[in-house]
Amino acid sequence: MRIATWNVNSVLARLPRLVDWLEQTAPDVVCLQETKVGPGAFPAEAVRPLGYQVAEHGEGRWNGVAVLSRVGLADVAAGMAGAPGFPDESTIEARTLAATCGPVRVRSVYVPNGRTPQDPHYAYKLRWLAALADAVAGDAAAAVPFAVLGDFNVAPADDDVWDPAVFAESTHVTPAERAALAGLRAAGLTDVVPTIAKGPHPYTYWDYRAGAFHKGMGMRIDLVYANQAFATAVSGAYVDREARKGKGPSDHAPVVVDLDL
DNA sequence: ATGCCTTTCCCAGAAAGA
Repeated sequence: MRIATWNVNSVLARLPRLVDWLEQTAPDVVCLQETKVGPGAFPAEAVRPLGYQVAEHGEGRWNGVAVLSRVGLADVAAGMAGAPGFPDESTIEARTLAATCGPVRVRSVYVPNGRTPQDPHYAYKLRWLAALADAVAGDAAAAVPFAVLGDFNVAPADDDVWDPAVFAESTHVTPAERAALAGLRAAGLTDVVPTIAKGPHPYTYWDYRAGAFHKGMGMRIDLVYANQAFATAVSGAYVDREARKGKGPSDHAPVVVDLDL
């Protein structure tokens, strides 16, 4: 069984590339982030001929997550219990969606960026991650293979950014953000670290600007956090950096995980 | 070479991304 996660930075802008990638990679389940389409606007008809059912949770201009599955789609839950709002508690963004796909349960997440450590958005990010740890505790401890996959907007260690000094005053590397990831691990989840075809670090994101991809200026922020049943079934995991090349890519590359269940 | 930012709102430029 093949499961992937990909921040596509607009599913409409990426649709031709997404369809090509699905045909070539043939994942059974795909968690998408930053779909940037409103409720009902996901182009499900474009992936249906490939055998995929779609569960979507979108809001329009920003955010948006989805799960594609060709092995069944059940128990879909948009959002999560205890999710904080931004900028106020009445505004809940479309950042997570869970679904059961055949033998596995997955949760697609698009964690808030945080902007800067001084910004209210950073406090929101930490509250969102704390709510995530609570929301996944049951699935993390369950016997059913389960993983949280997506854009966590946190680099777990200094090796996961191309130059730690550049990020010294930035989000994505602060002790509080990394402690939030430790909270997820404490709930029973394991970081499934992928391999990559080029370079020593399995980065998953490269800024569009300044030729970052070509200079190796990347970050590993798209993560797969798996419970014991999922983690022990992993037979391989890789970053598909080919998907970051060429004309009109997302700024994120997919992470692909193979399971032997 | 893999190549120097992109997407959305909507028609201009701001906001957001990380």
